[in-house]
Amino acid sequence: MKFPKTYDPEIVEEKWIRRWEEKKAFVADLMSNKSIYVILLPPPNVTGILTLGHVLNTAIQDVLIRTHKMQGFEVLWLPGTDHAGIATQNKVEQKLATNGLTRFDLGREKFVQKVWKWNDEYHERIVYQMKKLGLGCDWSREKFTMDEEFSRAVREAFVRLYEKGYIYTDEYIVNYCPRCETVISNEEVENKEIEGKLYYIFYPLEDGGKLEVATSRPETMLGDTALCVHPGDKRYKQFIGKIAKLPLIGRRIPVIDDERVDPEFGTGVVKITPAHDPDDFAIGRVHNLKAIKILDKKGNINENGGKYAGLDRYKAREKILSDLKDLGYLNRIEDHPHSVGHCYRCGTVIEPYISKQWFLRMDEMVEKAREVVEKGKIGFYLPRWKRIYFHWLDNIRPWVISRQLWWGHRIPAYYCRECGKIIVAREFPKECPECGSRDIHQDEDVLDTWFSSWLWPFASFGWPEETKELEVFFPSTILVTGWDIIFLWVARMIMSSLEFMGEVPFKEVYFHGMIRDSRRRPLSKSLGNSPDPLELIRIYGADALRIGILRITPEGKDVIYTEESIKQGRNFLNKVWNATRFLMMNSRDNDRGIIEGINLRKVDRWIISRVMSVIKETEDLINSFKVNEAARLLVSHFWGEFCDWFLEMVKPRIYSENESERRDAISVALWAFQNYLKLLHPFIPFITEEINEILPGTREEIIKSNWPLYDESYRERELEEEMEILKSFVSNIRNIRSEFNLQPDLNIEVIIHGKDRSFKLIRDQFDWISQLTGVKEVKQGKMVPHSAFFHLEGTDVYIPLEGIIDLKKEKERLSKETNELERILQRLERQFSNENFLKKAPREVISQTEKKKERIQQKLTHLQENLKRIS
RNA sequence: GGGCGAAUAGCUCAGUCCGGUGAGAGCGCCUGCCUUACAAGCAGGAGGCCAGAGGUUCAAGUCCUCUUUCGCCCA
Repeated sequence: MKFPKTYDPEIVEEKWIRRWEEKKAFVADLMSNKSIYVILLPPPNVTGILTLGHVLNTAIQDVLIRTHKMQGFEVLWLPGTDHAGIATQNKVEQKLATNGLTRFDLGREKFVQKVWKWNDEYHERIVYQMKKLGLGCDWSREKFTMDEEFSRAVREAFVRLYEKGYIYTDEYIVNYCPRCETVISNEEVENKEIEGKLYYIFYPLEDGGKLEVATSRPETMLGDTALCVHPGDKRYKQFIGKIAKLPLIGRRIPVIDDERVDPEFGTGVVKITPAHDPDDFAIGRVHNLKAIKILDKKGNINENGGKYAGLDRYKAREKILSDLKDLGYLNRIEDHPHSVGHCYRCGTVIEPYISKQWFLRMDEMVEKAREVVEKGKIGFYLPRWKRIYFHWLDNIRPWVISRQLWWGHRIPAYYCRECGKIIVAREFPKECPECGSRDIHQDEDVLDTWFSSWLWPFASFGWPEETKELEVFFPSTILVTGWDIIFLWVARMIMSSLEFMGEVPFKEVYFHGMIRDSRRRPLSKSLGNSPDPLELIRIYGADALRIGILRITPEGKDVIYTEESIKQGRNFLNKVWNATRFLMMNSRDNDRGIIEGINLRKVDRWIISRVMSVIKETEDLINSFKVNEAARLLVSHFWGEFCDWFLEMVKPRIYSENESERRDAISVALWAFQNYLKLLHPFIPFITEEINEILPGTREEIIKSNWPLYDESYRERELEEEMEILKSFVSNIRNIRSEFNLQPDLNIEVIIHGKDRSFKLIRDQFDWISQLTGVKEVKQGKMVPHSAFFHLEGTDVYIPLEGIIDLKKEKERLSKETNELERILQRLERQFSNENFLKKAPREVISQTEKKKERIQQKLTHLQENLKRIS
């Protein structure tokens, strides 16, 4: 068999993607009597591409899925994609635009057909990308938010909520994206601080005089229908009730008063544009002001804008300002940084806009959604997300659910052309129930994409049908997602599940952080700082990408990404690969990783005890969602203990002529290694499967095997401590070798003065100690002149180096340590001179501290004696 | 304006929930090694008044208060 020095993931990954699929490794059994563990994949945008954010999100879920599968659960990880109304429609429109076409040139039906085609193509691509990551999804159950059964669920939900009176139409100020040409919900608006200006404009009064108004959006003055001051503002009291003349337009508008005006802002006089500002809208309603719309669908000034009609909103602003200036209305301009809403899909500045839309009132749903989290029926991890969730619920406003798009679930509202009756129904009505007319047409708008995504937890299992899937797999066990969609998606799923299923959608939500670049900017295509995961997979392998990302992911906090992390992941894989090479080169076909019936040596018992400890710790960490720590723990144990120490310790035995010695050593090594493979498998599934197959002894795929069994009886804590001392002994000698530049092949001897026990211990383990230190002999004896020295747990150790050792250097080396020890000792003495410490501290702490003091004192004394010897 | 979070080695972060270990890791840096698993590696080393001030406590990187700086969410 070919065994290259570096691991090459490409062929291996292809092979295992196929194998898992052939073996139906992740197809959930509806009839299973095992405990159920279900995760619903947050469905990515069907025409999107996989981002590093998806890698993080799915890698975490895959760890949970694979771990639980190995631990004996019947797992289901349900994958799917989201039709992403605006984003998808935008893409297809962009494509049309390259041929100079718009969707209106094609018409609704043809356009939607085109989107479906586009959709199929990109669906394949995103699924391919997910498969490349090695995700253990049940692809046989894959769902799409535009599937026919989903569509039925959406209509069902809409009708039920309408009948309950939750859904209604209203004319209201909404957030309008002039580029996407649709309204969007509050949650889809991103507020960004911008360097704006505040323009001070004079509004002349009809009977002489003028008022100065401050505004950040002067173009909206075209739609002004009043000026407004605070009723308590003495400066302006006399103007209330007067009529002002709108500059440029000449419209007569009243000066009114309202408590909502902030007298501190600008001049204390504000202009009221009810059609284009939410606050003005509210004031306008109370004072019966006319709302004059001045923008068209594309964000250009409309016919109400007089000579400015047809201008884009920013051009209009410029023109209006220059006209105001020319006519002497513009007094001054101030810098005015303020926050402005942007469309989360395209980044365009949002226009507050009065229009008639479908809304969903959520007040009643909020109460229940709050309660289940308060009572812990749904756990949030980290818990601090609860407060953010509650805060949103407390300030919730009706949800605008209609969208002026063609791609999406069309609103199941129908209008009778005869009598104007509105019919909300599950299916297209044959005739008007009011007048019997057949001249009926459906509402042109579609529903917000999130109005289908929020049904994901149960619509995916066939709701409103009462399916077996629903019975078995709902509610799911845990939801893993980024905190950016806590309102858009998580909160709404909770509401919908409580509303339609009467139950929570999942028992736990794990919020992970967002990935950012080294300058803390979010990864985005427009910044060009978003690496392509497929490219990273090609260079480093999927396993490297996964563990690289997982290892740097703190729980719930943002992740700083650099390619270095992936490189480190790759390096780790290479380490695993080379450990395999080593074991393969030194094992025979009939060697097995079995430790029963073997004459276990101390180092064997040590690694077995350590592996047990790692099993336990890994389980605990994964169960508490500390997937990142679990990854770090496994890497550091595998590399730092198994490879760096254990394999080095057993090399003398593995190379031994004595067959039983060799076989015992390799058996323990194989046993430990196989356990590490299983523990690592959820993090790096491909390489672990491949190695598992290569190792001697055929066995089933790791994913079908059982999770390592923690056995407390193998834990030997005292022995672990003893081994730490021996490791420290080795390190001390290596340090001296390095400090005095001893040639690697220079054999040395050590003289030990101290407890018999230490001497015996070292003698007993001398085969590997000698191998690791180059010490050829260890003797008991007294102080030796011209030697390097160290002190370890009550034992003096001398390394005679006459003619080699530089005494000055040795003095420095020892002084450095004595200084450090003196510092610690001083601190301890201070502690003991405080009588309250002895009085109040727990006995355990006191005795521990006493022991520590003795230990340090003893070591210091011995070091000082040796310093004297040199001087 | 309301809220959330962060500040520890040159960089990225653990450790803080639940106070008591001689403050850790990776990268970077320095030294020595192509030692027959691995230079994507091995061995050794340097580097930190734990943001500042006050408080609680026998004891504070860890708990409390304030300040400063930075990041984010909501209005």
